[in-house]
Amino acid sequence: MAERARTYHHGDLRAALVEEAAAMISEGGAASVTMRAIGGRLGVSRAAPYRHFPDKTALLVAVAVEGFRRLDRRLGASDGAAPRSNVERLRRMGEEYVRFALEHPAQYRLMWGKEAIARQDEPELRAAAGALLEQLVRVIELHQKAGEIAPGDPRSQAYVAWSAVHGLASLLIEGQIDPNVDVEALIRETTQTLLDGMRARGPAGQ
Amino acid sequence: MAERARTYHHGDLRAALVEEAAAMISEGGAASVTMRAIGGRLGVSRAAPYRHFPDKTALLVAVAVEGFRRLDRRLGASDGAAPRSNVERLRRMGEEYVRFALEHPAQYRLMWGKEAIARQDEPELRAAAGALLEQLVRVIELHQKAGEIAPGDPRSQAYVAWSAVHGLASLLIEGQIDPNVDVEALIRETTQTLLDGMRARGPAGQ
DNA sequence: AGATCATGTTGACCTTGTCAACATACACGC
DNA sequence: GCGTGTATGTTGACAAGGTCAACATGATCT
Repeated sequence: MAERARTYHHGDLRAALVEEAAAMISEGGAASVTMRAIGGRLGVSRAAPYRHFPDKTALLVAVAVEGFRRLDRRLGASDGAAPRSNVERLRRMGEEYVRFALEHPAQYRLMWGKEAIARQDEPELRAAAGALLEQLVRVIELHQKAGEIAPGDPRSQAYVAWSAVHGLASLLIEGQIDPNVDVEALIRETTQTLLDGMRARGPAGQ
Repeated sequence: MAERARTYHHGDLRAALVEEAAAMISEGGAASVTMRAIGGRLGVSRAAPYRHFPDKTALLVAVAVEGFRRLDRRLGASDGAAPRSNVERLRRMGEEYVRFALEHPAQYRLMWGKEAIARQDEPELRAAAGALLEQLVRVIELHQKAGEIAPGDPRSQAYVAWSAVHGLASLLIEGQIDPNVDVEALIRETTQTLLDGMRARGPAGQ
């Protein structure tokens, strides 16, 4: 009440829109975000958002970008919290990644769905995802130096690792996994298998 | 011309709808499928599909189910074509899985997107995906018996494997991977890492 | 104070999913 | 062969939603 509606021009509608859209996505999925509904919740008209975003897609992209940034920060924090020079950094990152997706399923889905976001290439979105990848590459390089995973192009290894965790997150979010399965155990098994595989040096072993 | 529009009642609109919807999805994504457009392409009215599907979502679900079945058959075929009792069955399945996704990106996306399909649980969809999982479980059991991968619950191992290939397919389809990367090499690296990891027995190695 | 720009609002239009009322062809018993 | 019912299609209408144009208003700067 102190924050918003102070100035008649709402102060910072753009930020409020992104925040509110994210909340609505969490509550009712991306489909529940309509210009009229979000306007109503923020006390503005249906067309007001068009002063800040060229169209609805752009607003959703902004939410997705925000999601990537949050995830990026979270992984960075989890890495910082890890015991120094611990071999477990990659494992922690992977586990945190999946947990983030489970905690924010609708937003995570939005971050990926070309369906909801369509359109060519949103450069901002690409960049936000790229930052995530860079962080992963850096951690992999650290592990390589420590001899904990096999040498090789860290970027393609990063893609492999990303595939594993994104795939698991996706399966979980989309309800493709038997509800009786112990999710935490599955997360651990996945990261463990991944790390074992990355440690190995081809079919002959290290 | 001989097939359709023979009987005035179109003969088999339902099948034609699924087929045409799949084609439209391939061409322009799921968003390009509108009742009016698909009706137009099939020479029927916009409301005709409602005699065969309760709503648009149901039609899309049918397309997704068809996609799962095609993928299922394809993996089965690739497995049958593999040299008997070859250790490479799982690898082949994984590679074929990703290739399928790359060949039919829009349909593969539809098979997963809760976004486009929303709704609770489409049992048919669940079943089709379940069949895929079963096939994977069976192959994993074979490998276990051959001692090529570590013992353990084959189902959770199947989830791990599925995560890896689905994740890679997803990254590729959504354009998240640098276009300069050699895709085939990345596919091989992913399956290789996965197999190495599944062969290993925990951090201590086999 | 007055001009100007940014930000909102309202009215209107178009697309799209969907339903209800109506139409028609095919099947089946006589 | 011929009515009758059911399955299948068609048309008209409506509501929801994205978006634009015209208009309104508050902020900003001189």
